[in-house]
Amino acid sequence: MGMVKPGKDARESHLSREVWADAALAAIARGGVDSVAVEPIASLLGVTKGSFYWHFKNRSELVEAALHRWEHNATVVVIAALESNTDPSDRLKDLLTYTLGSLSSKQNENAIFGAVNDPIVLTVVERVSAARQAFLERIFVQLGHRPAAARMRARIAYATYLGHLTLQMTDPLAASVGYIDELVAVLTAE
Amino acid sequence: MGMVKPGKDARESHLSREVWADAALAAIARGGVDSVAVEPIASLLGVTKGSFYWHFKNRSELVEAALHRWEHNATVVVIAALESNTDPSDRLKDLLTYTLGSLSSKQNENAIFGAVNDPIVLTVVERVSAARQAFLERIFVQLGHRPAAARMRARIAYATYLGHLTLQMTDPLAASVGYIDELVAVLTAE
DNA sequence: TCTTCTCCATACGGTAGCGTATGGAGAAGT
DNA sequence: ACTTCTCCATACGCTACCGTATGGAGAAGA
Repeated sequence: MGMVKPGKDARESHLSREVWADAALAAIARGGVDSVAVEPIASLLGVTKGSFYWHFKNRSELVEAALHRWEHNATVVVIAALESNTDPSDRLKDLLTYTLGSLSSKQNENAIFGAVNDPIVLTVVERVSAARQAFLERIFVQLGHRPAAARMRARIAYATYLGHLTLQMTDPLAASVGYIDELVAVLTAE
Repeated sequence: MGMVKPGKDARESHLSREVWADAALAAIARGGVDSVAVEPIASLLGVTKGSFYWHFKNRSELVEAALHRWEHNATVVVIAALESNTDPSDRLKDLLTYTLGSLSSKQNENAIFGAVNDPIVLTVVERVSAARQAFLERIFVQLGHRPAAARMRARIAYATYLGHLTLQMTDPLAASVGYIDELVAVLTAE
C-alpha cells in the first residue's frame, strides 16, 4: 500500500477525512447544515472536488462525519472535563459556566439543533441530548432529589441550557454579573 | 382599476400576498428558512412562478413576509390571549401551557431560531425576543421582584421556554404529569 | 364594444451544486 | 526500472432554483 505516512511535521500534502469533517463543521457554524457544500469547502481547503469524492461517498457522508465530530466534542469531551470536580453543586455551575462560555461551539449547536428535520441530524441530536440529560440527572440525584424529580430537574436544566444557547445568538448575555449564580440558584432551589 | 374584489366566498380565483406568505411559513416549518423556494411553493398552490413575481419582488421579500406573519402570531396574538388573566402567577403558567402546547407553531419557531445567521431573520427574532422578555419581566415585577432581578428571571424563563421548544422537536415531553407545575415552581422560587 | 388593467402561464437564460468519468503525477512497493 | 497504488485535477452532464421577458385570458371601466 503506497500510502503517504502523515508524519509529525505540520505541512501535510494529503488531506484526511478529519480535515474535511472539521471544515464541514465550520461551514455548519457559519451557514447551517444545509449550507454544507462540497465545492466551496474544497476551494477553502485549496483542492477540488476530486479530492472529496476520493475520501467520501457523497455529501451526506460528509455531514455525518461532521456531526460525529460535534457529538464527540459535545458529550465525551465536556463530561471528561468535569470529572475532576466531584461536588454536584459545583459541577453544575462549572458545567453551565463552561458550556455557556465557549463562543465558537455555540454557532454549531444552534445550527445543528435548528436542523433536526434532517433525519441524520435527528439521530445524533437525540443521542447527545440523552447523554447530557443523563449526566444532569445524576447530579440532581446526588443533590438529594428522588429519581422522578431528578429526571424533571435534569430536563428543566438542559432546556435552560439550550435556551440560553439560542438566546446568546442574538443577545450576548450582556455580561450581567451574578447571572449564572442566579441561574444555578433557580435550578437547584428546593 | 380592474381589480377583482376578493369577496367573502371561499373560492378565490386570485391569490394574495398572504396566501403566499402562509405557504412560505409552512415551508419553513417543514424544511427551514433555506428551504423556502418559489417554484415548489407555486406548484403547491397550483400556479406557476408568473404568479409569484407579480405579487413579490423576489424570494427575500417572500421570506420577509412569512417572518412578519410569524412575528405577529408569536407576540401580539399570544400576548392578547393572556390579557384576560390578571394574576401574574397564573399568567405565567398559562403562558407556558399555551406556548408549549401548540404543536404546529413549534416547528416554525425552531426553524426560525435556527436561521439567525440570516440577517433578515435576525432582526425579526430580536424584536420577538425583546417583546417576550419584556412581557415576562412585567410578570416577575408583579410577583414582587426588583427590576434587576425581574430582568434576570425573565431571561431565565424565556431561555427555558426556548429550550423546551428545541427539546420537544426530538423528545415529545413524554406527557409527564405535573411537569409544567414543577417548571413554574422552579421559575418562581424564592 | 373596445380598451385597459389584473393576474398568471410559458419560455428563456443564468448560476450553484451534485455526482461521475477519466487521466495523471508521484510515492511505495518489488 | 517497472508496476501499483494513493491522492487529486479536469471535464462533463444533470438537476434545482432564481429572475426576466413576453404574451394572453378575462374582468373592469369607459
